Amino acid sequence: MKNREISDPYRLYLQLLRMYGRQNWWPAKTKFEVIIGAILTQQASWRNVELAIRNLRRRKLLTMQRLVNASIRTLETCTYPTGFYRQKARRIKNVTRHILSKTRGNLNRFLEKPLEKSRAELLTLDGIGKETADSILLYAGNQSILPIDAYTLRVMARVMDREGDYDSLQVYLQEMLPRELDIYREFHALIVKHAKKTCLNAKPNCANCRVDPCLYNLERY
DNA sequence: ACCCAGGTGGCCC
DNA sequence: GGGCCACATGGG
Repeated sequence: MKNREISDPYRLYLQLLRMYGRQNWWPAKTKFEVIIGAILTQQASWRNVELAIRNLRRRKLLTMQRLVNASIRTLETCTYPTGFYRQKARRIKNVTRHILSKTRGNLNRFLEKPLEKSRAELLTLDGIGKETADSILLYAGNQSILPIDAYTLRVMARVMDREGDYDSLQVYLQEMLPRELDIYREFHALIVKHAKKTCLNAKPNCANCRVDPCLYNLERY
C-alpha cells in the first residue's frame, strides 16, 4: 500500500478491527452460496438466512444445476424463513438460470469479467440491486468494490457525521480507504458487526435500545 | 402491539 | 431526483 495520510474512515476501520477482530466474511462455503446468501439476506436477519441455506443444503440444491432444476414450490419451502420467500425463490432460480445460460456452468467465468461489465450485468437481473451486486463482486468476484448497506449509511451518519446516498458514500469511502480486497471485505463486515453490537436502530432514540451510548461515539475517528 | 432485519422494484410526481 | 408502497417470516 502506498504511503498516504491516514484518513478518517481508515481510522474507523482500524478502531473497529481492534474492537472486534477479523470477521472473515462472507460466511459461505462456495461462491455460489455467496450469491444465494446475498439475495436471501435482503431485509432478513442472517439467522433466518442460515435456516434457508440449511434447507437448501439438505435438499442438495446448492449447486447451480440442481437449483435451477428444482421447482419454485420446492425452493419456496427452503426460502420460507427469510421472508419475501416467493420472490426470493423466483429470483435465485432466475439468477442461477442466467449464469448457467451465459457461462455454461462456469461461475468463475461469469465473475471474472471486468468490474464495470460484471456489475452492469448483475444489475440487469431481477432482485439484484447495487448492494447485492457489490457484495457478490467483493466476496465472490474478488473485486475491490465496497457495498453500502443500511448499517453503513447509519454508522457514517451517526458516528462520522456524514450523510449521503449509496453512490456518494461509496465514492467517498473507496476514495478514503486503501484499495485492497481484504480491507474492503473487513470494513463492510466490521460495520455490520458494530451496528448489531450497538443496536444502531433506525430511530435515534430507540426504546428497545439498551446499548452503551459510548459505543456511538468512538472517539477520534 | 409495535419495531427491526446485511433490499429491490414499481409507481407516482 | 425523491417519497411511498408491496414483498413476509422471525426475533426482541
